[in-house]
Amino acid sequence: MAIFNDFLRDRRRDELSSEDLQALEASVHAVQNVPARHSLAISKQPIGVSTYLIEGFICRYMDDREGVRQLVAVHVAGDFVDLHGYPLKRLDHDVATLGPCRIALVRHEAIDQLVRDRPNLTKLLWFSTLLDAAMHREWIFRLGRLDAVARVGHFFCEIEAKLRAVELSDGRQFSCPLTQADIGEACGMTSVHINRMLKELRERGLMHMQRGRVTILDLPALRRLSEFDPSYLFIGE
Amino acid sequence: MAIFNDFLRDRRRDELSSEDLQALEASVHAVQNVPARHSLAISKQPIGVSTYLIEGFICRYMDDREGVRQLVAVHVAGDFVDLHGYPLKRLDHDVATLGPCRIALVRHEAIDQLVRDRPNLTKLLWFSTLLDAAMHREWIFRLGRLDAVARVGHFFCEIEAKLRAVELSDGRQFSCPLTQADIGEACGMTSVHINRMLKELRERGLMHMQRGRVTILDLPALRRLSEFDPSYLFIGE
DNA sequence: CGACGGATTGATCTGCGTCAAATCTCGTGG
DNA sequence: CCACGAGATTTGACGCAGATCAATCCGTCG
Repeated sequence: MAIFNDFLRDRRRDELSSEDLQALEASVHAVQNVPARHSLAISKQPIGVSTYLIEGFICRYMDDREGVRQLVAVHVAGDFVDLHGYPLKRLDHDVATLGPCRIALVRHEAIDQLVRDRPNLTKLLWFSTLLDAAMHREWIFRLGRLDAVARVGHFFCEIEAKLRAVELSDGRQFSCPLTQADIGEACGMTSVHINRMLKELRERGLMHMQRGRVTILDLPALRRLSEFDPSYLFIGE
Repeated sequence: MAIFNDFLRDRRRDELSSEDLQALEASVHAVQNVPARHSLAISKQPIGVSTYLIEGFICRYMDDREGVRQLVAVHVAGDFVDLHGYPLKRLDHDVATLGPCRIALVRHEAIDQLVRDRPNLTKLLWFSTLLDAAMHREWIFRLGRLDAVARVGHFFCEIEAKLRAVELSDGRQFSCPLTQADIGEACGMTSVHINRMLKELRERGLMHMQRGRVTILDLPALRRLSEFDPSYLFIGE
């Protein structure tokens, strides 16, 4: 089947034995295509399946009182989007597609089986949920300590690094279906100000974005500006 | 020994069998007292032990380029502070005490044993690391979507709810060794502005804080102001 | 008593939000 | 093939929340 080709790719994938991988593949109970801007899971409902993202972009978010979104995560191919829903039993946030996606669904009873039989795989699944937590921490840092330009730069540095790990970025170009409003929801800013910051990054010769395509012109400089250190992504370990 | 008396208290503690609890207690290899403002773990170093907090307050934080701290978590009694270091093998942030603490240390080899033998306990340990991730998400929301008063209010609502779960708050009063500068580092604000917002909360009759003692005067109103919904803490489930 | 870290308050500055309008892009149907 | 409309992007003018700078006050401890 080869659904999990990108899972933990360029991270600890070598620790995944072929038996573990087979067991993981066998636990998939459905594969689906989902259109863009489509809700996948709603906060507080008990859930019994988790979603693995084969292709596309998915976000997780929370709404404030007025219904304004705050994204808390953006996922790309190879991410087990809401595996944390397995130990938690329900989610504390909503999940939705950004662009069109291809996803695999895994029932929690199947994961129970894996946890019972495969301590090594269990540790890797656990690891993958903690990668998300590490990204959350970096988002806290981004929102708490960086100014507007650096926030936007940092956001794209993260996306680029994640995409590169699954060979969807060559370090210069990648496609990314987010609107400026989406980026604003991720960075805690208005879309108007995102627009100005993108202009600034463009004029400084660091990066530009048009029609769902991002071009990074000077990655080292962009990372420096954004205080971006990719070690929290555990890539290449 | 009864070291883990507060672990997952008022959460899923009933799912912890007495054998699991015994195995957990047996895996502790040292108990220590640590003074206030003391560093416990440093970013990027490989680690082989995790820290369980028996008593006191601990924070996790990251520094920006100029060395200004951003807290990413505050821990209280009953928290397994850096259990996530077990699957990750190293930390992406620093850990330090806020006030004086009593901690228990658990070697990762001991946890390996637990993961191999005790799937149910493993799932609960996993769960506890994901509680931290849920709190991270709430911090992202706080920084991204709330204004200054609500940020401070939300922060204290969280601390209060966590302390109440281990009976260190009665819903009205609790002690909390954080300075206004610490709170600023948690909320992404300056200590000056924290001071003004505490004044505002005091004048509105919602809460006040003096010499390490917090008094909540109107919890429902404070929660309303701060858009605080404790369900992400999974208390009482 | 003096010193020092933390709390408090005032004055001023600025980064980003808000509001509003213009332009661009692309899908849809006549 | 063009007209239309919805959504996304871009730009300008203006206001304000929170930062910054700086001075004073307070409580604790040697």
